[in-house]
Amino acid sequence: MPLRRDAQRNRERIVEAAGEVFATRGFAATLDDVAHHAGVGVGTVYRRFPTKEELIDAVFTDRLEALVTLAEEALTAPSAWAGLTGFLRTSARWHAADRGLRDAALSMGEQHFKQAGEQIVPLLEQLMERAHAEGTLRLDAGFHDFPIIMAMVTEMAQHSEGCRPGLYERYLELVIDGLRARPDNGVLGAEPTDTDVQAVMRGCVPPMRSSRS
Amino acid sequence: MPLRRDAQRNRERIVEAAGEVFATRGFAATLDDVAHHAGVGVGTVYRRFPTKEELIDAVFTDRLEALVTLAEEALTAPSAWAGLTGFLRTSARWHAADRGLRDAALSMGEQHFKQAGEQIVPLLEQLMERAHAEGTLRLDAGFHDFPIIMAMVTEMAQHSEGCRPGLYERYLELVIDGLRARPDNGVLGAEPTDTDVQAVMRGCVPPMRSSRS
DNA sequence: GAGAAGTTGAGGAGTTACCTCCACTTAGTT
DNA sequence: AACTAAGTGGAGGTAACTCCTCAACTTCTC
Repeated sequence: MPLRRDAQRNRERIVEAAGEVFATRGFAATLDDVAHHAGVGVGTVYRRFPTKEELIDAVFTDRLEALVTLAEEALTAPSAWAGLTGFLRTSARWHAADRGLRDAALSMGEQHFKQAGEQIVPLLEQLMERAHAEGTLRLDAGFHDFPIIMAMVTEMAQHSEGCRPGLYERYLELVIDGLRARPDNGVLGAEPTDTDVQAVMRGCVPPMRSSRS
Repeated sequence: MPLRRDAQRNRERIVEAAGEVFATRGFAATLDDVAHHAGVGVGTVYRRFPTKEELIDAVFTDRLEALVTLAEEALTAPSAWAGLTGFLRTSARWHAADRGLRDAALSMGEQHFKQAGEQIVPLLEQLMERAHAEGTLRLDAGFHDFPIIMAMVTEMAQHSEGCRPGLYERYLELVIDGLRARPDNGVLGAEPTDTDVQAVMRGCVPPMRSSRS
């Protein structure tokens, strides 16, 4: 049976409010926060979204797909380097403006966002591989560095957007210049493994207090 | 009146335990934690160190001075670049191994650690200036970027040391390569101001729950 | 207008941290 | 050995958060 009309309207309000609240507080925001911001009672939120995960899914599934689309578009850029750095810049901008999106992206290894994760991985691999072939990306930087670099730069962004929006770009550019292949670069140590990356990503997202059992 | 002998011994135990507990949990560690780890009652800790700040001072004043000494030594390196990067590498290593030291360093703008802060600032300014003069450090990277880069890299270290010690070095090297002066580097935006840096640093340290009034 | 569907928000329950207090123990003195 | 001032321990009070429920109430829909 479909939702009653007023209930449907409330549901939409909740999702919209959740987007805004998560954007500023990330996954650490509480459902009570969302309810207040949406102008509904907490009970309503819990009735519609029994767990925070379900609400997060409703809010971020689309936004993660946009990230996948962005990666697809990056593959059509005039050069692999332009595609790679463009993707870094745009996704960093999105993450800086929406902490919830950042948390969602860092959760792409987890169950609920597995789909987007599995879609984006081969795209990024291609992006890096082409840049290697092109000779613009240093050979000792690999696909696995991607999420960690993003996590690092956008973490900084979380702390600086409040006082000086866009400051993070400075450090992103620094890292991008460090990624360029050059004869006299230092040598990077061992690349992180898949497991390492997962662990680091997980560590960057606020721990979800599990539902009451 | 001097402390009774047993009290003195306990005090030392507490400071030592605090060093270990802060090293793993940072300033977020509680005095209860420290007491347990030291094998004394919480009351003893509160009697000797009424506020967490006092305990932190007792533990980290020396270690921050070591950081100042490190900066002094960096000025005697064979080249400004070697001094600068050496200081970055060593202090990052220290911060990665001791989260409390990281928190202390990021608090150097605050009241209690002002002294170390005021000592280290001119040293770092010199270090950067010489590297600029030497032509090795890109001119659009300045002294104010230093704490932010450190915060960024060591934040990452906090999340990776547990699963893959030393992984952070990879990203530090990336940033260092990005700092090198090169004709074809991108252009960095406006340098952060003193206030920005202070705000970012403050944001990177766990909020101290204020003492009961 | 009947009844199903939906809403509300105060408040119980759990968690974590801070810090005090006082009965008890111990070091040092006479 | 007895005394006393100094020191200790840790249970438990206070407070701040968050999670989530439920019973009285409101609103839709037919």
